[in-house]
Amino acid sequence: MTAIRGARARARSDITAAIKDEARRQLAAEGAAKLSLRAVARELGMASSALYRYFPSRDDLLTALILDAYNAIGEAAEAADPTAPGRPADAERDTAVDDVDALIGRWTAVCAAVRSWALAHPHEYALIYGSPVPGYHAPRATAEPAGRVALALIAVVRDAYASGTLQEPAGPLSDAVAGEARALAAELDIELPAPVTAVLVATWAQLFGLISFELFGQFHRVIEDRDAFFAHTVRRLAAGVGLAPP
Amino acid sequence: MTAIRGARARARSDITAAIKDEARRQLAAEGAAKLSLRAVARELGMASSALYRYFPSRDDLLTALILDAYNAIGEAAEAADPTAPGRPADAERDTAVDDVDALIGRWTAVCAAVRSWALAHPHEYALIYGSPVPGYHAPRATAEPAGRVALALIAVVRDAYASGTLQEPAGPLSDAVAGEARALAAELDIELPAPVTAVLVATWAQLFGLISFELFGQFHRVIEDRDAFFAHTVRRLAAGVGLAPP
DNA sequence: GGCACAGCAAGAGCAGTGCTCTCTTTTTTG
DNA sequence: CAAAAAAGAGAGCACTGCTCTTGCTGTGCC
Repeated sequence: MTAIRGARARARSDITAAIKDEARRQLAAEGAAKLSLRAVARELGMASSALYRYFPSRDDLLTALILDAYNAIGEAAEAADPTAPGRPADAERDTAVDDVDALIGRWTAVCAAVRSWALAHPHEYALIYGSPVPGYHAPRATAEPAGRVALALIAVVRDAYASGTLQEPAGPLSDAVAGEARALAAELDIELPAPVTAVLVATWAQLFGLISFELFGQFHRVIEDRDAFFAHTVRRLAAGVGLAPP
Repeated sequence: MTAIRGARARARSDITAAIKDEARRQLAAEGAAKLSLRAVARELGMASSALYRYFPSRDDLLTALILDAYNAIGEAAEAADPTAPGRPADAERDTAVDDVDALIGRWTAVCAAVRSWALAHPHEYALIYGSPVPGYHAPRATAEPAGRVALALIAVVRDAYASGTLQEPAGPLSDAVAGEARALAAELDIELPAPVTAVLVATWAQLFGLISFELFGQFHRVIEDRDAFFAHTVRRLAAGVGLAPP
């Protein structure tokens, strides 16, 4: 796989990476709409036509950047919670991290990490959580990386539920929503009561609503101390999903 | 003002409106990135250079469309709640609409109207609540139209508070957030306790997070019955701001 | 009423874009 | 070593936003 498959293959992946790096640089500087294949090629000292050997179209380049962005923000979320899925559950876990404070700590850590990544990479964030690029439909391959942040949030709630510290949300739940929640839980292979799943999905969307509003300027002249406001709201969201008493 | 200020002025506003209409049509068909001044001019049967007499640049056309979109979605929100600000408070209001059910009804009506408008005008929605167009900074004039939806939501909560049916949210509130909330309430000239204001701002952002996720495809293969899910979540949001017991 | 002038339309043109085609060079493979 | 595959380079097409110059026309002033 990663063996030296000849200088050509090595050069190809190197150049592919260089193109993406330069594209990301332009993205950060000017935004997705101003990303120009010709400018990337110019900066890399190659003919613009040569670039089409690596990415058949501008949209394909954008797709690659979108995938990378999903993975980057997902990785940031996972790194913020050492007990996230994919890590082996070690023996000390049950005794050490399952009390309410620790669970809330994990929750806020994941949320804060997502926001930090977004603030550090606003244009890449806009690429994946802003308006979809016109005429572009996300290929199937983006589905899994796109779910990583959600899974990191789910992991915290799942652990809380497993340890019995989760306060199930009250309130009515229509049959339609309950069905949706059950189907989703089955597909993701998680064991959570339907009301919790429903609230979790809503909270997931709301978290990004918060971040998007901050990043896209809707909080301009409305909220100044965004750090404090975000921390406060994330804590309320945690209470909403049942990680703490309201 | 609206008098016949000569055929010239009349023609000017007519043509300006025609340009915006055609631009909106292209926006709906292809999205903001593919909006082309030349194509608009072509469709209107005029030279592309002539269009610059009406809008000095493509960004200026977009700004006009953004303003219109803010006003349209704001109007939709206000129309959904006959007691929204700007309408004279009539005598029957206090006796008729201040019980819990009526308040929740007003709340869900406003939220549903906003979502409906968004679903009906996805590209215009993306223009105002999606990624900001690169290199474009919203002029001061957008601030007021942008706030109309928020004001419609505030009106419901304000009335609930005034009639004493509002359940103030519990939970700690940091000094920073309390200060922000008080400053905002003062600027908007509304009388609400700081915790309520803070929750209201967060809920406002969360509502658009929900709509954006639905519209931008994040709920693809996650939530199918979006109507039911939205209704359920909006009800929870209402409870969150204190319009109903949780 | 005639007239200067501001507002308007049109065309040519510039610099830039995504993308395709052909032609040459380089590297891998049989 | 020769054939084949891959990669680079350049020209070219159709398109974009935008500017400049050249005429035309409706409007208010004398």
